[in-house]
Amino acid sequence: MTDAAQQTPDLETQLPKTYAPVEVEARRYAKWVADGRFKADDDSDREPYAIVIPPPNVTGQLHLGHALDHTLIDTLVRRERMRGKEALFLPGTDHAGISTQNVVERQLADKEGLSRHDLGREAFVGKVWEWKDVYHERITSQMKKIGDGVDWDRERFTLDDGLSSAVQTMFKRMYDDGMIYRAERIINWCPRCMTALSDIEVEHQDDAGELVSMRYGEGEASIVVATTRLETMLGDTAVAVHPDDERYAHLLGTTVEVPFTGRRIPVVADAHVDPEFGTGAVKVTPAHDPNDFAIGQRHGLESILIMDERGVITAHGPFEGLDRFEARSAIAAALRAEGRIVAEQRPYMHAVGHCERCDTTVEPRLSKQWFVKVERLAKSAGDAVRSGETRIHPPEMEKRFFSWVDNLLDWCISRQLWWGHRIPIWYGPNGEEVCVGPGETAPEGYVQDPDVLDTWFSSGLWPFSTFGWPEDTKALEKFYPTAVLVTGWDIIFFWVVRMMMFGTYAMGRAPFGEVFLHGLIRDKHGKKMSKSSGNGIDPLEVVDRYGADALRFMLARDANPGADSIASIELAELSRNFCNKLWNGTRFALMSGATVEGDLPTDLSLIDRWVLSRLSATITSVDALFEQYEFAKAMDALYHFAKDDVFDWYLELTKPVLAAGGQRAEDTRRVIGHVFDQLLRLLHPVIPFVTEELWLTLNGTEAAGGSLTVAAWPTAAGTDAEAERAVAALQHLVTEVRRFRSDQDLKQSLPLPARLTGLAAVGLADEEPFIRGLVKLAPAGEGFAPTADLAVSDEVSVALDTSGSIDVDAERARLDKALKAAEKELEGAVKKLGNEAFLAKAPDAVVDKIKARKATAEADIARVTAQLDRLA
RNA sequence: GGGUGCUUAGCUCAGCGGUAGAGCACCUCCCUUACAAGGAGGUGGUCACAGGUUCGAUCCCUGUAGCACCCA
Repeated sequence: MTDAAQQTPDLETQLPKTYAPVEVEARRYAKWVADGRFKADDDSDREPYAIVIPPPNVTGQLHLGHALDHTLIDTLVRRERMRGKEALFLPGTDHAGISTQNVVERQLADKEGLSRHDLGREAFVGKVWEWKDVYHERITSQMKKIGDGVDWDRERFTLDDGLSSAVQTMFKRMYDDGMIYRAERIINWCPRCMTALSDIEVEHQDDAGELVSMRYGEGEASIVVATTRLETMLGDTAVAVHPDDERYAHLLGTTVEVPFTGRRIPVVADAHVDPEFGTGAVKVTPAHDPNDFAIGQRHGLESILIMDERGVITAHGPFEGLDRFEARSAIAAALRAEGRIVAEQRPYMHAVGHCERCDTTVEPRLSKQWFVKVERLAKSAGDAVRSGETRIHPPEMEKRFFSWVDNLLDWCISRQLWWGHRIPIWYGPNGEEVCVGPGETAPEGYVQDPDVLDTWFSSGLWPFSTFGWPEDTKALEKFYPTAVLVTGWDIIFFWVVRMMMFGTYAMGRAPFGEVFLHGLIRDKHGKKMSKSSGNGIDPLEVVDRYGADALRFMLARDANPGADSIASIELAELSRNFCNKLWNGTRFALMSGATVEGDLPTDLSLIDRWVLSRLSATITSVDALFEQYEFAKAMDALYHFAKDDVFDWYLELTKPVLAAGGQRAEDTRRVIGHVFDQLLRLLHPVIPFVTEELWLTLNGTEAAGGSLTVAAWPTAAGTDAEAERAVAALQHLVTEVRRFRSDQDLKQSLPLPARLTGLAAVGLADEEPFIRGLVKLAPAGEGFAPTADLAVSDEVSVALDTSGSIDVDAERARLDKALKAAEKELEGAVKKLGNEAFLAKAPDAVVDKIKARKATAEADIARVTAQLDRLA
């Protein structure tokens, strides 16, 4: 149609009618990496902007939550790179001690029928490394597929030599500072994983258990206690009551016998016993319950372990060798036979701790383990937020942060595993203990502690160990502290707090200036997605079906700070449609001869002024929203600018201009080129693939090695209120005419003779021919007989000759509705303005607004009434 | 049991002192040479419930109900 279209006959082949993401994405990603687009330079003068990835489990797979996290990080980093920062998205994985060891042990058992003990420690760890390589390949290829623009040269793994050295250095420093100690405490023990767990690795869930009341002692000297873990009675070393509880005052100082053991235990008074709960008397098992342990400490009670590491009863007696749950029933039966069971409540719902990794019921157990003293560390982490050194977004999440940080207990860091950083403590033949730093060797004849450290000990160092700490590296100098940590709010405790504790301790500064907490992804029913419930959507499936851009746009578009979002595969389709729309819009622009060559024209048409104003407003708004991590709103602003302003209005408005040709058409081609150039830049951080493909075509810089990844981020040029007002009036007029045609069942394409009045009043004096062309209005020639009069606004009206009768009922129905709305509006305004209290107390601005509303309503009523009269 | 948050159009969510917004869905029309993965037009809500504060409450306060999550 246009000259330009003829100039580019190959466009159809260059840009097919439908966007096909799969081919484009693989090619683009490979090229970006080959061209070093994501590499960050330690030596550059540019302002640093670094985000370290929250390292996923190396043996895991990316789920939608990761995809969301990575999309948001990648969007931030890509935008900052375009803004001229030395931008870095640092990738890596963690070794996920327990879960990785579990995975490999299971594989070993299934495939070779071997346990890790059959292999021995060294061989087993070698096996795990082999597995790690396989899984690592999988997870990194997933990251590439969703478009993570990471600097692969800086990829780290928590068990790398460098990071291992960081862990050892940190351990030694803290050990020497007295921040790490070994002690006998009640810890969470998983009898299946056969290791200690930290508090956050235990998940509490309501289980249907039983509450059994049993009687200790006989007659006057008897006392009834209730328990959900009857088997622990074998380890009871006291019965405790509240000191003020008169019911039991006479028993204090006496002893009762523990059945089956012959052991006599005292009745003690302890203020921590709740007299309201149950009978007010509790059994005390110091070796298997944290509260009981505390009571035991206060009263100098013996602690008796009654189970082994697998949860099998070891106490001598008839129950020896039974599993803890078998023992529970067996003991109940035996006590029942002795007439000691006073009451049984079943089911009794109560929270039971489960191993986060294998779901086994956790057994509290007295055990000698290594701990980190957290008081001081937690305080500095809290102080970093209190002082504003680290800001949390959204601020409401601070509460969650503080409630955790201010109530932290010492952290059990030793794990009875083989996969991980081995504790650098060596024991001498005479009970000596030395902590060995990197490069040091333990004295002859010493043996190393067999345990390894909690994975989070190494992950906590991530924001600086990945930059080479403890070496004084240029990378550390350049990028620490990092710009922001981005993660889900459920990870505050795992990630944020631990990194902040270690960062403030080792570096003297918090590891990030900001923390942005996004929500979790849930399924249609609001359930958290998880492997076990099988409701997860595989992000890679979304990528295969709709493309990575669609996946990313879907996720970013729903990302309101701190709020969870619902995902379903259908939502990805909508995002895919948007990408396709962008593809076709740009394709049309190119076919129309859009160009980015030369300066922008200075003598602009109204619609060009308008679109540039909209562009500017969009840039301003998007910038402000990104600064606040308001991804959903930023995406909304971009979506509306693209779809409404550019595609639905601007491109349509330019069609007659281009068709008319001449200088105006040339100038408009330049403006179209500019608008698309800027739009593609604005969308690039979130949908990098399709925008790069289109932008390179638009700019024709592919051959010259150009890339949108390093193109400058747009800046706002200022808005044009006059043009915005005039085009808004134009849009209103056009919509009214279309609406009329639709209501009247008249084809939009059928020309109607019309008379337009009042255009000058809204700045559209020169645009009448243009408007007539747009909505197919023919001149009001000889014999013009208007059958309808559309009052578009106070100023503008359109008289139409439909050459015949019109559907009066349809028009009347519409006008009645408009009249009713206006009357309701007027009524409300009049009522307010008649209220003296309102006039006296409301701010002037509000009163003026209501007055204006009243005037508008009155004008609307007059106009609509007049139209109704004319209809009659 | 303690705590936090949520309840706004059919669905997913914004708004948060001046009488309601978006996307999708839905209804009508249209295969108009950028796009049917599309276009044009349109319908739709006593803002969970009950009190209170205020000239005015979806928005603030109290209580109730339901849901979610965290901690014991």
